[in-house]
Amino acid sequence: MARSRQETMEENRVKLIAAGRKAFAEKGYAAASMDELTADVGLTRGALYHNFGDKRGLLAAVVTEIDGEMAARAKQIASSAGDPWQCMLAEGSAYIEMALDPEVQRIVLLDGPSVLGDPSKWPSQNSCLQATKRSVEQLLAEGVLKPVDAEAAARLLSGAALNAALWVAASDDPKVVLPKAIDAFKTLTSGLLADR
Amino acid sequence: MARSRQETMEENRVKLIAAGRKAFAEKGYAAASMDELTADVGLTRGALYHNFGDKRGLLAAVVTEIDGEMAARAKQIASSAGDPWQCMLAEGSAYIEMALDPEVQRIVLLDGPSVLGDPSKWPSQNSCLQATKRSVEQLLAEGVLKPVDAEAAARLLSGAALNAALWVAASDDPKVVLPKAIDAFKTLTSGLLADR
DNA sequence: AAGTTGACATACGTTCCGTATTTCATTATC
DNA sequence: GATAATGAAATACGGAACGTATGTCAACTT
Repeated sequence: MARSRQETMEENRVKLIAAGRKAFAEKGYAAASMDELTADVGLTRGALYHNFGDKRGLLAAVVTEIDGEMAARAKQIASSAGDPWQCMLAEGSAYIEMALDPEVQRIVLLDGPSVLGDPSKWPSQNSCLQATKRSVEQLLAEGVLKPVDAEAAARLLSGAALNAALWVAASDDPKVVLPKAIDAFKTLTSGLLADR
Repeated sequence: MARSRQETMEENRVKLIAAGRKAFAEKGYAAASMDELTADVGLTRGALYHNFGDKRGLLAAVVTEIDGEMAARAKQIASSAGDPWQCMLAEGSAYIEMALDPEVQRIVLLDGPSVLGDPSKWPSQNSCLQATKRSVEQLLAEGVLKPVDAEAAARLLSGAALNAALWVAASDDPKVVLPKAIDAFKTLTSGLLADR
């Protein structure tokens, strides 16, 4: 059947990243065994170290993938709102809800920063952060917001949202706590609105 | 000289925690060797595992200590401001500045959540979080804030502040970025203020 | 003063990561 | 179309670290 070399390599990369998502999410980065992980997809550590350099490299690839998916989802949600301001609030709420996913929490919010350092230094450039930064910049240009540094504001909003999600997920009754978090987030965010 | 048993044990605990702060801050949790760490203070792993159970136990003790120091410092700073509202802003700014300390960042903000889970579940109960929660409750009682869930608000503020600090520290020029972060934080926080 | 406790040391087994070497299919060359 | 070269992945190896299980000796008890 003559599978080309590039094809199989790409397939292996995909398989390893998928296995990484599963193992890192279920066991956490430190406890995830690269021997098990690679064996699960019919490979050995040789393939892993050839493709990703080391264990961190695989985590970086996994984080980049998840981060991209989150940003895409947020963009989609935001695009369905008319008012640019409502649009931003929806984006923030979306991040809180997405961060309730155990996979996102364990990999992106907990282990990611610990292993890869602060998100602003990630190779993926953290798509989520850049997306909210662009939203802020647009609102600034329209004069909807008080004059603030766009990057600082984006970072604060992102931190607040993702951190709130961790709190919600760790709470005894997420279903009842989530609305409180979203409500408080919207209230807090209104501080950026220019006085009318 | 008859050193009592409790005395030496307490001394050893103190020595191990101090060594833990140093090693965890300098090398990160994962790379910190318990053999080296204990040898540095003239002990062996036996003492460590007897006193703290495992490596995580030592980290928990270290985090509790640092968290306590941060909360105490914040309380002191906040007490020197007159207006309760200014008091809270000062508290938030203080957290941002304290989180610039590499020790705080590496141990409490990066490795802490990864190894011990979300701060709201920490044994120390996260003194910092509780402190800001109390501040919020007080302001709520005085009618200074819009009606919001105190815990949610505290969590959002804490997340925003500490996350901002990570961003500032990772930036190329912290000295010029820090004021932006604090300014944006104050602007954002004003969203909680009741309409006058 | 003898027995007991328990804090700590020591020895050991297991696991896991990263590298160095090897293999062999695929691609390129003649 | 046969042979040489490339490189993706396998395998073998070394080293380090964690946690446990056992031993030991000083400090406390009665």
